Amino acid sequence: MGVPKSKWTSAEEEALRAGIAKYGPGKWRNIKADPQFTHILISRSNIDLKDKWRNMSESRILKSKPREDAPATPLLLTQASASFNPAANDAPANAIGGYSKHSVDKKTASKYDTMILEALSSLKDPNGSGTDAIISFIEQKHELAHNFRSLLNSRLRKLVEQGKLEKVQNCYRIKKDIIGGVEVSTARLKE
Amino acid sequence: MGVPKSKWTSAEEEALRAGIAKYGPGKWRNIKADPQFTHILISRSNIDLKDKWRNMSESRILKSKPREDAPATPLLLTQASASFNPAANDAPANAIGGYSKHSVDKKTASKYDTMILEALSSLKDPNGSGTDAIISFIEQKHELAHNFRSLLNSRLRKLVEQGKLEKVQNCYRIKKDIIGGVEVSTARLKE
DNA sequence: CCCTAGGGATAGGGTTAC
DNA sequence: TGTAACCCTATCCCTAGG
Repeated sequence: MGVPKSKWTSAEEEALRAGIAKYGPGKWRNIKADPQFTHILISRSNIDLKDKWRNMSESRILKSKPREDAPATPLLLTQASASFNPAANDAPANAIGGYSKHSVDKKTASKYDTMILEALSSLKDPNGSGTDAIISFIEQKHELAHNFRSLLNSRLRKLVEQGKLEKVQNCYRIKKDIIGGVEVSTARLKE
Repeated sequence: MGVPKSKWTSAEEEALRAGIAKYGPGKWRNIKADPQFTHILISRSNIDLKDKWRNMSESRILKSKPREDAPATPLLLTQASASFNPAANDAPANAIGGYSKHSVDKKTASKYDTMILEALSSLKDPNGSGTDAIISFIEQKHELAHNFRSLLNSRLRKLVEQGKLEKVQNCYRIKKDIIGGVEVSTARLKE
């Protein structure tokens, strides 16, 4: 259409990287509003920032095949992860400071999370469900990878970290919200 | 940020729709608390329910495309907006369908009949709706007399006699015309 | 404090243009 | 054809008002 695509300048990319170093990825609005970057990124929307970061990330990943010369990854982030670590979440195998949703394949992770939540919701065991029960439930509806069990454990651990699940003994259940400032007992019900 | 978006499953959507059919839109807490739906919707907050319903009902219709292509009307919508239509509060769908209610011997009776048909049309429960659901729906728009329940039952009986409604178990639904000489089954759908 | 309505931001799937 | 740039919308977040 009439809108010529405007390519990102290296200054803009730099500002974006710096912004992410400062606020973390996903804080597009903050990055854009920061007086340090707002002038440079003035013509970019927060969505543009998000899209650009996605492209930058994906490109990096896809091209990492022949590239073995090491940590070519986000150079600028190295120092950032020190001051910013909003949840050095995912990807333990992820060499990069903390962000970079790749490496564990975010899509897959998200899909697993959904299946897990669905399983626990359906099983609705007040004491939580063990991995075997969860697997039994999920495999009724989905083809599972051979290494599903370890992937499952990885996701379960993550969900507990995120506060979405809680682990009681070897069972997992959906975390209830905290009520009245007092956390609900995590003791197992007797029944 | 560690929140992996979890897409709504069709089971959840169905539960939400059923809940809205039962309590009306806006009664998110009631829907979530209902033993019939709570398990399915356990991982959704009342706000999630609200947001989801917002998408399901108004998603596309409000979108105006700056495109100068043919208006091309919202074809995708047809089925989505089918259920309840929350916007029907102001400009009600009282002109629903074409069921004529010619016999207007009594003003009040007629008024109730209209409200009942409107409720059933909106609730659209294939199994029909029970008196509680009908009351829940109607009282969102109208002040009800204290003895409304008995008046309602009286009118429902009358409408069944007139062949306008049919009763299946304890639920009422609008009687479909017979098509192709074969009457629609009156058995309850499984659910 | 919990609830709902509504505005708004983000995440990802899709699409377009080059 | 590949991919950077851009679009669409489901989902999620924040806040005001009850």
